[in-house]
Amino acid sequence: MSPHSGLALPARKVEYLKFIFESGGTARTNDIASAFSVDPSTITKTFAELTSGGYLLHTPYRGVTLTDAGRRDAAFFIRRHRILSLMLVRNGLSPKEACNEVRRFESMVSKKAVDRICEFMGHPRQGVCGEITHDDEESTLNAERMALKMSLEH
Amino acid sequence: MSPHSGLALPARKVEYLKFIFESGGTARTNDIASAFSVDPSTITKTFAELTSGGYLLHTPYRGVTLTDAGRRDAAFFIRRHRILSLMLVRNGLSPKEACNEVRRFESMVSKKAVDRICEFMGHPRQGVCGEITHDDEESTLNAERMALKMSLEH
DNA sequence: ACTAAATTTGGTATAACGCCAACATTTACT
DNA sequence: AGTAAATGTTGGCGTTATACCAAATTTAGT
Repeated sequence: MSPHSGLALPARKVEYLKFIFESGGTARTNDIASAFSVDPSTITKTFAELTSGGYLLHTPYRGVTLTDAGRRDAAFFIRRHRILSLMLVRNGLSPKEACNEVRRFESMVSKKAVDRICEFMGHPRQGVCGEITHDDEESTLNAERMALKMSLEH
Repeated sequence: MSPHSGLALPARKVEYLKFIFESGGTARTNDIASAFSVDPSTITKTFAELTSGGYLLHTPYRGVTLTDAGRRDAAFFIRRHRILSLMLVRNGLSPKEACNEVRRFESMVSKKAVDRICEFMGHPRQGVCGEITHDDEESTLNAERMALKMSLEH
């Protein structure tokens, strides 16, 4: 499994990273534990693993922040989710069905496949559960999210 | 997870059942062990699990046979594989890529989704890695396969 | 009957999850 | 500041899904 195949992380870690990304790049243990209804201790342990994998920085008792690599990968995970959901919608599923279906298997779909599907669909911008971001835009959009979160936390 | 969601079995067991189905409904430990390059003891254990799950009948030291339920499910697994592969081919992937991609995630795709996609694609007959069988035909075709295998083993 | 091949058993291992109880830290309130 | 509540962490344990190895068993061929 090459490091950029898109298959480096198991399903649950992908979900957590997407969530952190969408929360502006930072999160605390309880944010995730309650969002996913799992025990906080599970999240602490997952933070440790994602930190040693280079996806997160963990400051004990304070929370995590995505690293650059983590942000890049999370952006891909979100894009992958949206491309695949859109593909299913274009193949007969309702948006909600598509989203749920994709959540179960997305972690097993390679970047190469996603890129091909994306190209084939004409690099759509509007997905079924949010905008689809294409490479260059990711950093920009995320920077905005970060700035917003910073200002909210002052 | 309802019993007919199509998600009752983990990936590897799905692969094994598909293989047994395509071998005519019966197989011996070594057939599977060598086809998948795993230790025979792993297969023996999996046979036990699939037997207690009602998918197989296992006669120790002699091999397994699909039960009716096992045959029905295996037929669905194969149909699912082909429908999904075809969808990916129709969305930009090569047949080989599609097959390999689908093998990784097919076990997570529900029957309901497959049925919708199948309908949306117009109940295609020709898949990218074999014919796509639709409900009524399954028993017929499989009966033929069984008969063939019987005659070969005389 | 004897041996070789196939199969099974029993033990062990890994990854990916998750829970609980006990302990530690931080925060918020009086 | 002092303490209680909220939050987070540790250590232990459990499950499912896979797989391997070595030893024992069964079957098959001569």
